[in-house]
Amino acid sequence: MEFTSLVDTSLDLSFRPRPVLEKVPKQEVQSDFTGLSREKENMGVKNEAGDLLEELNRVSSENKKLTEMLTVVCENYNALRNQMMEYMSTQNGVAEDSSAGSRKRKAESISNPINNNYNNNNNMDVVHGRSSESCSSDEESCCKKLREEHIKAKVTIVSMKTDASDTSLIVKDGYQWRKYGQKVTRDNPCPRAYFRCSFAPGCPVKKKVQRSVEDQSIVVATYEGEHNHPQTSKPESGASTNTSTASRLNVTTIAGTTTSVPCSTTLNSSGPTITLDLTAPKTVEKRDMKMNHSTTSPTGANSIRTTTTTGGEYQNRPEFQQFLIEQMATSLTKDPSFKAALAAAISGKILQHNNQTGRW
DNA sequence: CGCTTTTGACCGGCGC
DNA sequence: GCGCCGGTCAAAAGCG
Repeated sequence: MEFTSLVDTSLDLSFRPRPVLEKVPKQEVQSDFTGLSREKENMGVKNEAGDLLEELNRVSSENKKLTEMLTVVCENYNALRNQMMEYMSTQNGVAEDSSAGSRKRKAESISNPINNNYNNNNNMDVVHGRSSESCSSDEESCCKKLREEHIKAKVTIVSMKTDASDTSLIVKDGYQWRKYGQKVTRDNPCPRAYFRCSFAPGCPVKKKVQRSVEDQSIVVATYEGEHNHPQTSKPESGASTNTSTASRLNVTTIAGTTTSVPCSTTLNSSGPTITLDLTAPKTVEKRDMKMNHSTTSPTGANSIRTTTTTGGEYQNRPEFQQFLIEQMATSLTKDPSFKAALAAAISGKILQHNNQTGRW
């Protein structure tokens, strides 16, 4: 979700009540309408309600406009991002191949057709896995740097709440993964599982899954890289049969009731981090996204399933952008400071309106 | 039989 | 240089 770095989610939106606010005594702003209502005791209740409604409508329409603007900004960013990715892939395609890991073993030269071709074409030393003649040390480090930056920019971290009793590290995200390792790390007694995308042979995406050290019912999955293939339509073993859309937010229904548990999706792109609070069920249930209300994970453990990738395809989907916008709106409206600012803005506008009309 | 998972060994990076 | 640690390999076992 790199585009969030370009989206200013601060409250300094185009709605600018500041000149008005400066005229408003501070205690009125902080009083959250109570002081305001006291001042208006002598006013007719109908006028007050009508004005408030009018103002509310105006703010709503403004909010709608801002939402549309945000959508446009997101779309523009995604278009630019895709262009940049295309450009980078054409520029670094050879470099990426030639800088494949230094620990290439027998299996990789067999299983990875890309590297295999490269080996054939360039007489690469299979034991060392590196074409020492084809790239000078400067170029090599440069290639490596570019590759690392490229990968680094596509790191996605997803955390989700699961049943604490569920010891598996299975994260259902619609892709096909092959586990290739498990390790107990120093800072976390829970083992970390390493997965590789097994849908396409050359897909470079890797996934690390580990339970949170603070709350072991939370599973943290770290995705690295970008899928070079569409999401697999093949259902995962025992999983739901319609798992194929990457942009889906799955809410698993267990025993006929939609469960909603605290769950945050933290998408990190080595820069700004946005945390999507998926706690509020209505923000999920009423969404016009492909959802799966009738499926239960094989273990029955994952009460909410969050699917995300760093692929441009996913980010480009309008439903995802709509989802993101709504999540932003939800997060904003949940924020007390945002509420205070909104209240101040509305009261300021009311004051301004009343000053202009001379009514109070 | 083929695919996936498990698991001990191995490798490279990094800090000291 | 050495040891620690995270990441990966690959043989063996498991599974459908």
